[in-house]
Amino acid sequence: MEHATADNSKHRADSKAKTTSKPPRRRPEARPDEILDTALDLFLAQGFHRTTVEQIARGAKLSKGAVYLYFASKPDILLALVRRAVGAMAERAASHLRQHQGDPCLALRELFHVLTKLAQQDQSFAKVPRLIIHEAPSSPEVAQLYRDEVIAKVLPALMDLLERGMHAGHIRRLDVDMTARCVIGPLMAHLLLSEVFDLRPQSGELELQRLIDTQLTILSAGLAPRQEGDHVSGPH
Amino acid sequence: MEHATADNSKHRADSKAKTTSKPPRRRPEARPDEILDTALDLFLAQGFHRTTVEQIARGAKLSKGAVYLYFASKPDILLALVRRAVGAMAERAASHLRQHQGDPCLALRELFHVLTKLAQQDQSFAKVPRLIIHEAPSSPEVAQLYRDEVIAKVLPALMDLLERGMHAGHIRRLDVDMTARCVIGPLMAHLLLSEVFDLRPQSGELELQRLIDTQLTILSAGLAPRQEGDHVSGPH
Amino acid sequence: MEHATADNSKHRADSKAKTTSKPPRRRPEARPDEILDTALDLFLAQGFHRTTVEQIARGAKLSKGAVYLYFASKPDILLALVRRAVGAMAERAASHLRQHQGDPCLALRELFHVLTKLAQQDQSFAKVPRLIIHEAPSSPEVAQLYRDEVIAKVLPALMDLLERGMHAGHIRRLDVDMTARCVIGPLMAHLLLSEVFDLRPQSGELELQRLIDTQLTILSAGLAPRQEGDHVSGPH
Amino acid sequence: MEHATADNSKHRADSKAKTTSKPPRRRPEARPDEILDTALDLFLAQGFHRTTVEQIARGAKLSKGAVYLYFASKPDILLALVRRAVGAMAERAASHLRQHQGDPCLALRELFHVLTKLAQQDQSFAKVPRLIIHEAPSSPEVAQLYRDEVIAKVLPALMDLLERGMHAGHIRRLDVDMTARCVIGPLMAHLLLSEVFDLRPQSGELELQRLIDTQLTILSAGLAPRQEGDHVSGPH
DNA sequence: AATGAATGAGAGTTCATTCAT
DNA sequence: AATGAATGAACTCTCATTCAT
Repeated sequence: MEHATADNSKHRADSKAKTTSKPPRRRPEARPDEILDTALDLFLAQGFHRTTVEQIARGAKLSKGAVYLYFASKPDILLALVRRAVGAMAERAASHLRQHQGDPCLALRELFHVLTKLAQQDQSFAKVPRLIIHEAPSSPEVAQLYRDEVIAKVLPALMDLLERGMHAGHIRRLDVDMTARCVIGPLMAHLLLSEVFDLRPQSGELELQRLIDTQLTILSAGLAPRQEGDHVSGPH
Repeated sequence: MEHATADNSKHRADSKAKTTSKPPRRRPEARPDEILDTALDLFLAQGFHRTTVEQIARGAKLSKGAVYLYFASKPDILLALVRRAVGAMAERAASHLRQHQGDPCLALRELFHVLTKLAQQDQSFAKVPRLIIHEAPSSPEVAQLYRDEVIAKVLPALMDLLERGMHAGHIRRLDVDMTARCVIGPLMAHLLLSEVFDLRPQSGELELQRLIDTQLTILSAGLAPRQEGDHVSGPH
Repeated sequence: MEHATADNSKHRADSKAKTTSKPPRRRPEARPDEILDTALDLFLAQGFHRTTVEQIARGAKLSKGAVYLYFASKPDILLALVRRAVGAMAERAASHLRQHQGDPCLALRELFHVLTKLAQQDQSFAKVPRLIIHEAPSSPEVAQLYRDEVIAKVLPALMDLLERGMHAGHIRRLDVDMTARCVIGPLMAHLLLSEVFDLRPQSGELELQRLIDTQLTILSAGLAPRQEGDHVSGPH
Repeated sequence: MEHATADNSKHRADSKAKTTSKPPRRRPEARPDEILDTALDLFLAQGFHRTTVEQIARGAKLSKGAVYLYFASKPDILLALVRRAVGAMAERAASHLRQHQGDPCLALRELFHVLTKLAQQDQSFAKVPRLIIHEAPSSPEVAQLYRDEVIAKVLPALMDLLERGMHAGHIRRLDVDMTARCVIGPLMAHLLLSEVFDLRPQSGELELQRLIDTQLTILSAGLAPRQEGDHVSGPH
């Protein structure tokens, strides 16, 4: 069955000009990325365990064995995937947060804006975190990698931003750690849940923007320094 | 039941199709619950795919074959598990939200309080949602079930609460849908992420309480009706 | 081997009466031995590495998966094979040597006689040692097993016999350890080499007898206490 | 293209058949020997099947593909190895035996002495036979080669030596064939078994010498012409 | 002469599921 | 109601071999 298909694929040079006998030899340097791209899509669509190396190979137009020329094992592909997607992005977000001066809410607004843009440009931007949360429970290495590359970089940067904001009086003094989680929590939840549970597909791309706007509105008021009119109780 | 059958009949073969045509095999008695208890523990500890039917049978002190007397397939066990764990809880939360009169923030405070209590009593309370989020991508049935049993019940109730709060002037008027997500987002994110990524284990049980307190504080101010001093821009 | 043959002679369905709908359900207790018998033949014919589990399963009239109900891995089959064949035999040989009184050459004659008889009765008697020597170099566990079960039992018993013979003046005093090896060396070499290298197949069964006779003749004189006429030099 | 396909369909049985019909590929020069040296080391250390062509190529500082410029297949390498190692040695031993005049025991002493020297000089001297005995069962070609190159040369020479010794009255008349095996059996057994089963590693290099001395002592007396005092029975 | 990317045919092993008892 | 022997279809991974360059 398979090699019958393979046989047919021999003739796929038909539309190609016969001037050169070369079948379209793709550059081998591109191979790892092609494998990773395919794997990402498959992992997201079916989950890591349900995806076979054979499928990945087919998607990357390679033989099963060839995949193992580039990655030592199937888990290794997952790891490489996370590593590729996560590092630069976390670095960028963290440095953005660190460099900001002034009201943290403005920094957050800008950050969310940038992230939205990136998400529209690069499909995998939104995919990889979802993959991570799905697979991390059964793959300690993925969890560790994400911990080291993202959480350890972004969370402290965000907490530092908030701390500076509190110190300068831009926002009210609260538990910094927990505040950080309240700030990004809705976005994380949206990222992780919206597609899996198919939450309100009708609004499409706009949805993320609306969520960000609402969250920023709440935060602006919610984090603003107490005013004399406030009579809302804190934790009792 | 009917739509469950419809769902299952999709699943990869017809493992479920028989269930209805099966002779009355004493489905739901003491034995099934023992199987589900064992399965829950194993799924949580190792994930669905890494858990074998053999292990479940051993844990329930049954033979492998006997498990198939009570459940048509392995995915079916997962489904029953989710169904059992999720329904009552969602129902309770939704009715709590619906019955509340007055400031929604107080309702949320009470709801969060109740949930925290439950989480302390029942370990699996916090774990089942994580199991769901982990398995949903590879199991449309689980996603559907969660959608039907939880999201379809709790989210509208929460939105209704907020809508009533806005109408009564307790909270400011915002996009109701997105506000609901901002309200529960941090809790969802915490639930899903904290254990997997081992976020700050040092603070232990208190952590959840601190998160809730911080979130409520932010929401109280963030959702409060605009006062004359406010000059923070909404979405531009 | 023998009872395997008996099993195989079971007319699978052909001559069986159709009176019972039961296919001939073989007793599962016999399964491990059937697998081992088949594996022994295959390992000897093709070597351990060239033999597939599939082949073993086919030979034992089982599915590939069923083999793993009885043995944890392919190497485990090899090990069980050696274990099954080797223990009792070594015990018997050793106790025979230990119980003997008087001239060691007579004990050897009897031992060789018994071994020859056994070899004629049980085909696998001669096969297993060959399997061991073939596979031990790539399987430390097999080597270890053989060391523990055979060498550690038989060699000391043989050395003890010789030592007693020297002490009583039946045989001349020589390096006991090396003498033991000279005594059994030709037999070992024959066992290991004759079939592989197809040495003189024409003489068949008689060959082993002739070798034993010649070796005993040489040993009788070679080990006899020095006589006055001897002028042969020892090691210089 | 066509004949490649044809080749593959056969494989496993005719890898050798091609070797002779191949275009003159510059078989035996410097490179082949480097490959064989590396292969020998690896085969001895890991066995034939556990050694990959990749490893051989790396060891010979060549690409995997280049190995196939010099050898038609992996089994072909083993064959060439045996051929190279075995021929000259057997020739030397045989001619030594043939040229000897007088008491065969003296010839054997000298032969054993020479072999011991060689074994000390060249580590692989003792190892190649072990490789052969290990691989011969799964490789008829290796067995055949060893039969042709060693057994067919050395055994007749040894038998001839013994025959001449019997004729001249130096040793007693016995079954020549079996006597030859009794003479070299202990040495063969030692060669094949001692390292695999790790027999008495404490005595180290001396061990071989002690075995030879003991064996020669036994043979000198055991093969000596009958004296009047002898009353030991031959085969009954 | 030499490379190394690529192949493809299995290998051992696992496991959900079935079925005679 | 319950068993457990048996199956068979996958799965991951390996490696001898080929071929365009």
